[in-house]
Amino acid sequence: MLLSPSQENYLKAIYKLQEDDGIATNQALAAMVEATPASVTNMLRKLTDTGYVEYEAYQGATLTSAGRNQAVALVRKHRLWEVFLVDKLQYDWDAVHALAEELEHIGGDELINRLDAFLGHPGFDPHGDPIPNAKGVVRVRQHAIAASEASVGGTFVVCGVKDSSSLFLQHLDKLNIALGKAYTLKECLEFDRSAVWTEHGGACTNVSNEVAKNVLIQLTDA
Amino acid sequence: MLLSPSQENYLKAIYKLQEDDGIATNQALAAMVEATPASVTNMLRKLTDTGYVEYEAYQGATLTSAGRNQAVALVRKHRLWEVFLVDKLQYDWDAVHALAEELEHIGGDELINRLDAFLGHPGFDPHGDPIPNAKGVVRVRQHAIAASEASVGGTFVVCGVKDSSSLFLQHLDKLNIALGKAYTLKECLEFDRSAVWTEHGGACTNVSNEVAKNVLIQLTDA
DNA sequence: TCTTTGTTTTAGCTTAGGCTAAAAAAATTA
DNA sequence: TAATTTTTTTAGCCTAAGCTAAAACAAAGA
Repeated sequence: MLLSPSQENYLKAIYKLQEDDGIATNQALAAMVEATPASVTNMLRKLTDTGYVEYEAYQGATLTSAGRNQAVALVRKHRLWEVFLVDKLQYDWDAVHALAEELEHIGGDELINRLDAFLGHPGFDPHGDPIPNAKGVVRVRQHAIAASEASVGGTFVVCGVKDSSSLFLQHLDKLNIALGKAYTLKECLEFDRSAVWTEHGGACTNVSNEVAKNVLIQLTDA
Repeated sequence: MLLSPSQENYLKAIYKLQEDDGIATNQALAAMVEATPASVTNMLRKLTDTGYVEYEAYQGATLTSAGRNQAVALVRKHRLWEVFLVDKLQYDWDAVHALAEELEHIGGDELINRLDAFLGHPGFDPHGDPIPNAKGVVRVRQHAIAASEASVGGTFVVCGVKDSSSLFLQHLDKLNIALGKAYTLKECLEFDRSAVWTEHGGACTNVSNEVAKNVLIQLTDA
């Protein structure tokens, strides 16, 4: 069964909501695909008929295994195109989401597998999110925690973000925080829970709790 | 004014028909966009309202200068993506048209100019067709004639094709004819007007008139 | 000039994917 | 438990882009 771009977006949205919240409610879906709840009900019926979604009125939607496969394939396409845009076309990491959102609906497996090979089979996208392989296997990011969970004196490497909105990413740019950089958590200020990070071999940065909560890190021993 | 993929396809079709035949009739357009003449009439009205097309009932369609700009931009996008697919993703030249047809509707000038730079500002696509530059200027292919026009004893380089259907391109592959190769026209056989080409430093190939008419060449002096 | 043929347009219908407003169901609070 | 609020569904409508069949127009031949 061939899916329209719109249908693909619904599958992706259900997939994300299932991963994050366990359940995909009508309302959350509506927000995610930017449509009204009424339109969502409509589309869920269609996707149920085509066998990608299981859905009972008022009970929320679940992906079938076929639906999940489609969704993972879309995530793979999205993230590979993001790598292409950043690595090859030199886009900034905060400017690629919308374009990847368009590109992910193009072509089939052949195209995306060739792109994957061309990019050297990258494991992560520019925001640190893992790229599912051709078989749909998603590696789980090992030992990643929010930077707000680190303890004073600890050292870590930034490996991802929870919020990949343009606004947040540009803010990280201003703070000079980027994926792969190593820091020591110097101190944590009682008053507003903001923290002071020292970049190894570099300067200090003041990081608000709001920011730290949205930065993913891996603790290191040195 | 933002155009839908469908509208863009109409503009491209009108552009091609104007270039080739001087006039874009309803019927020819219908064949090119794979729709009925009735649907074409419909769409031409809309494109007239948006200012990209000039159209009077029964008189055929013409692009306005805005329409021509759009069409040339689309040709540029299409051909650059073809270069990407062949040069970077190693697709065969007969397999890229359909994908480029999808990719050409993605993104805007920013994306395509970055792609252009990444590819090293190529002048021609994998079929030898010239790529319009960012300002919409299309270089005309210099001194290109159909191979069927060459005279016995003459030498030439293959620089393009008139027919870029998969069928024809695969046939050229079988004959081992490719862009950039140099030949001498050894003889022309009276009976069926087929020709014998000798590749410089290579083998002889028998080329039917039908093929020769669809291969573009540049005459050389050596 | 009249008639025939072919092309283009009109009229009315279809499907996908939206929308709003009202009704129905579920969840929450008193 | 009853009442209220929130969420979901139903019903009916809209737009883009297509379609068919019939009517109108243009071109060509007798």
